[in-house]
Formats: sequence, structure tokens, C-alpha cells
Amino acid sequence: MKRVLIKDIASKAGVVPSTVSLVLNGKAKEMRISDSIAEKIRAVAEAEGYMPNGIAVSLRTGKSRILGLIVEDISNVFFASLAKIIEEEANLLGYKVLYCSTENDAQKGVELIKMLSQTQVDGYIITPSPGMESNLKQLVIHKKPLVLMDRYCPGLDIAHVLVNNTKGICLGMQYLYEKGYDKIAFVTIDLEQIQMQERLNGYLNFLKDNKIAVHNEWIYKLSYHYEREKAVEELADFISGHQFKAIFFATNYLGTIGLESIKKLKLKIPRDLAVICFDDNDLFRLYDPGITIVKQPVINIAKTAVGLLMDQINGRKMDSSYSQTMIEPSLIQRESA
Amino acid sequence: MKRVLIKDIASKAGVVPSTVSLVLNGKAKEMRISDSIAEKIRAVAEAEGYMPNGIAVSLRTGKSRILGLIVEDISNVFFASLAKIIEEEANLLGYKVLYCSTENDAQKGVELIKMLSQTQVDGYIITPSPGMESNLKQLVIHKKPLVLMDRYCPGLDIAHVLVNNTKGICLGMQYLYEKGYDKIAFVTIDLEQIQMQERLNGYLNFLKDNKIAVHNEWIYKLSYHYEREKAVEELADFISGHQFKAIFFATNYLGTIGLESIKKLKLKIPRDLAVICFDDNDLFRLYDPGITIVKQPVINIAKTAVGLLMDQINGRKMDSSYSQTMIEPSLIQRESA
DNA sequence: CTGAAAGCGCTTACAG
DNA sequence: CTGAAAGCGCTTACAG
Repeated sequence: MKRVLIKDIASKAGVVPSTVSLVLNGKAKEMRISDSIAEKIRAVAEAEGYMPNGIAVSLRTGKSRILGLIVEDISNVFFASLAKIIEEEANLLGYKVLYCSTENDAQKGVELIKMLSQTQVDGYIITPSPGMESNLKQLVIHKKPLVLMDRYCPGLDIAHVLVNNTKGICLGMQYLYEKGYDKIAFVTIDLEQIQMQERLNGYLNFLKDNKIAVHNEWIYKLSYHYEREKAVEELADFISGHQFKAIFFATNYLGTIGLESIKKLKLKIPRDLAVICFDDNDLFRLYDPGITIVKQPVINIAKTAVGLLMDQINGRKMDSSYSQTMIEPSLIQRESA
Repeated sequence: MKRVLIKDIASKAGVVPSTVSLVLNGKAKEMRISDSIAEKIRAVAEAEGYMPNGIAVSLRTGKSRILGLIVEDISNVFFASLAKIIEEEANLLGYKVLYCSTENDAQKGVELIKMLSQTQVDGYIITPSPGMESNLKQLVIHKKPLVLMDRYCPGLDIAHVLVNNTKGICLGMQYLYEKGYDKIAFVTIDLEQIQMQERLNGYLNFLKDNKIAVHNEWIYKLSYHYEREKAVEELADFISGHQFKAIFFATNYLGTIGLESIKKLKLKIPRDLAVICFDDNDLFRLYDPGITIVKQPVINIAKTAVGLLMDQINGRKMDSSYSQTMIEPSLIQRESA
């Protein structure tokens, strides 16, 4: 059984291939092709199960209808959720998505951009790693549609969609503060990612704005490559060594480590210690009542990124206010059982 | 800045495009092109940053070097991990991967196959949903390289790679049995997926083989679409209503629900109740010491699937014993802290 | 050893 | 209204 081609349809319908192409691409009216012929062509195409060869279409039109998505790690729930929604949105618009993971390695990221550009993707959605700046600039120079997601490159004028980290921290701090907590520790990771910096700043600013004294020893920066067991111990020491009554964990992963430490110390949440955490997924909602989470709105991030990319692909005009989109997180709390 | 084409390289190197193509595709020797010219061509190509247009290559050669991966849900950790490894393996071999999720909906799966075939993917890795059989058969008829993963279609002779569910259950049961447990409950989900059936069978067979009485009331089938809260309650009733001393959860997700129920009942693991669980990822290892898990070897599944697919793509011969590959799970236990 | 030509399957000006 | 032709960027027989 051979693949059916446009010329097969043409000969069966008694016309020439170009007519078939015109009709199937909805240009029958425009080209004033008679309804009866158009109808016949459509019927034959349907009957034969004709599907255009996407590769040939791409070569001819210069559009592949494939989007390139480069995330840090597709096996991470946050990125996997983003990827899924991006894929769905893209499919809705007739686009496919080619994914890949940088492992936060700029070198690998650069390879991936090369690979995708070889495939002639129509646009890129990327969570940039530090070190990829010059290659991103290349894409911009070549006028490739490009949207950064979850992170951005300060100084480069590239459209990006971010979670409003400052706002998220603020929401959480406000919540604790209103509950009567003013002794709040902050646990983060010693990574230079811009969003981690923003979260720490959010914490510091909240304290300052509310005239609460900053205890530098209540800020704990976990090393990125710590072994988990060791991290749990160190965090337990941190918790038992100070007088704060609440902890804000800057990420999901830190939160899970923190919970182990807290369990180990046999502290009760929230009786002995209130816990709040920036959360990429529903981990805490599922397992641990009593923990307040700042939820990252994955769906909005993904849909917005696709929207911005499509605007570029379709050449819609963008003013400069357009280049940064902030997505607002929300607060979810669940009282302890 | 315009894209550099093969003819640009040719004119800069003072040769004709075909010579460039030959050299860059490593056929210089074969065509007895002089080393000096070959070297010159390579130098120019390097200097100009030449990259062949993948679309044009695909159209000409009939090979896209893209693989299609269809899983149930890419945002699920198990599939996301598989996807990542498949992508890495494929990249190593010079292939890209187009992913998509069926949501366990055969209709959607069929659409996805169509979409991928339009993109002319060179091969498919699919976790089939019930109802996709006839379309899979179509792929086989068209001689498309195809590997099923994690599931298979009984009756269809399609290469597939599976976790040895029976063996996994057996390992876990054996472990419990040796620890002195013979009152073991089994919690599964009322889905007709073949691997769920196998897990239940593994449980039943172990009991039979060891001449342990089967208590049908110790087997609990959770409904697929239960609300989580309701499921937790029902499971708690199940647990408190019977005299078993251990529970085998057939999936990760069931395990997390079960743990909530157990917490609610204030039972201690493993003092009051031993818990063992089929686990797709490291969820339990991270959070809950004392739980034994049957670990699905994601890496092996993914690598094997890619290997089988490549064998087909490269036309390597396969005998029928080749069509089913079993991947062995392993047991991980962590004593309570 | 090298060059000219055909062709992969489409779309789109262009001529009738 | 319809048909013949060019061309997207490459690879690969084929002729010299």
C-alpha cells in the first residue's frame, strides 16, 4: 500500500495537481474554481485518505509548524506540566512541539538550539540557563520568534513570561504576618538564578516594609549539590538552633527536605512551626495538610508563552511593554486535619 | 544575515554543490575526491557555520530523523522520566523526538498518530490505550517502525517492552513472606490495563504457590475516577475493617492515597502495618522510610524501547522471540528512621 | 576524480 | 476558471 500523493488525487478527480492543492488549501473561492470540481476533489481526497506530506509543505512554504521547547529538565514535574500544556495549546493551533532538556548546562542548551534550528522550527520557547545569552541573541538577530519562560536574561530585550516571585513571597509573608507570625525564617538555594534572587528580595522587602527586624542568621542558603541526607541534617540543625516560629521555603524541593527535618525533630506543623512553600505542583496539597503553599500557575505560564510566541510567528505588532509578562501566583492553604 | 546554503559553500570553495554534499556526508573517499579539496570544503563549511536544511534533507532522503513518542500523559512523572531518557538516547543517535499525550483516549491517540505520520516521523514509540489496535495495525501494514512500551496489545505481533509485573509482585510478596507476613492485602485500580491484571495475577499466584489462603475481601479495587478524599476514606474503612498485617499497593498513586488513610488511622508503619508499593519514581524513597518499594527500572525500559526501534529503522533482522522484552524490576527497602 | 541533471512532494505566481 | 512551470534545498545516480 503506497502513500497517496497529490497527483494521485488529481488524476482520480480528473484535474491537475495545482487545482487539488488550491482546493485543499481553501483557496477555491479565491481562484474561482467551480463548486462542483472543488467538491469532487474534496470527496476523492477524503476517500483516498490523502494527507499532505508535511516535509514537502515545509520545504516549499518555509514553515514547519513545529515549535521548539527547551526546558531545564523535562522529567521535573514543573517543566513536564508546562510542556504538556504548551503541547496542547500548540496542537490546537496546528503546531507540533519538539522538546528537550538543557540540564541547566549552557553548552547543552546551545547544542539543542542548533539541533532545533536544523529542523527549521518556527519558533522557540526556552527556559534559559546562564551562559546561553549570546546564542539567544543570535536567534533574535536571525529574527526567530522566541519567548523565554520562567526565567529571563536581564539586559536582553526578549519577550519573557515570569511568575511574579516577589508578589508570591509577599502574599505568603502577608498571610503569616496576619496570623500573628513575625519570626519568619527563609530557606533558599545558593543558585544564581534570577527568580531565586527575587524570592529572597521579596522576603527582605516584606520585612523592611513592615519594619520587622531582619535576622541574617534566619536565612539559610542550601548548596545546590548537597546530598539529600546531609541537607536534612543541616536543616534540622538550622531549625533547632534558632527561635523563629515559621519558615518560608523558596522551592518545592527545599520544602520536602525541610519537612523531613521537621519530622526528625518531632515538631508539629503548624503548632510548633508554621510552614509555607513555593510550590510548582500539588505535592504538598496531597501529602501535608497544614502547610500553606504559594502556587505557581502553570497553566497561565504555558498558555501565555504560547500566545506570545504565536504573536511573533504571525507577525503581530508588539510594543516594548509587551516583552515582559508577569503571572500572578496564588495562595492555597489547607488547615490541618 | 542570510542562511548559508550548500551552493554558497560550493562557490566559496570553488566547486559544485554536489561535491560539497558528498564531502560533508563523508563520501569523499568513496568518490575519490582529492584530500585537498575535501579539506578546503570542510574548512569553508566550518567557517561559514553551514548547517544543512533538515527539511530538504528529509524530503530528499525520505528520512526525517524524528521519532514520534506517544505516552499516556507526559506530565506524569513515570512517562516524563521515560521521555527524557528516550530523548537523550535518540539525540545520541542523531534523532529528535516529537512527544504527545493520549490522556488514555484512543480517539486522541489516533489523531496523534495521524499528526506524526504527516510529519513523516521515522518510527513510533507508543504506550497504547485500549481502542488503538486497528491504527497500530495500520502502522505495521505500512511497515512503519513501531515499538510499544509499558503496555502491549495481546494478539498483535508488535515489538513491545514491558516491566515484568509478575516478577515485581513476586519479589515484593517474597520479601514480606520472609519477614513473616502471610496476611497480605492487595490494593489495585479497576482499570482494564493489561499490566494491572498482571499485577493482580502475580499476587494471586504467589498466594497459591505458597499455599496461602486467598481472602477475596482483602483485595480492594479502587475506581479510576474516584475523588481523592473519598478514596482516602474508603481505603481507611477497608484497612480498619480487616485483619491483614501488610498491604501491597499496585501503583504509586494508590500508595500515596493509602498512606493518607494509614496516617488518618494513626497506624505506624511497619509496626502496625507493613506497606509495599510498585513505584514509578522515587516518591516513597524520599518521603517515607519504612516502606518497601518495587522499583520500575525506567532507564532500562526507555533504552530498550529505543534500541528495538532503531533495530527496525536500520532494518536489522528480528526473530519472533525478539518481539517481547521483559524488564526486571528491583526491590528497594529502607528501614524506618 | 568532477559536473550537470533529476527528483523528493508540494505551493504559487504566471500564462492562457 | 484551469494548466504548465518553477522552485524550496538538498542528495544521488549518471555521464564525462
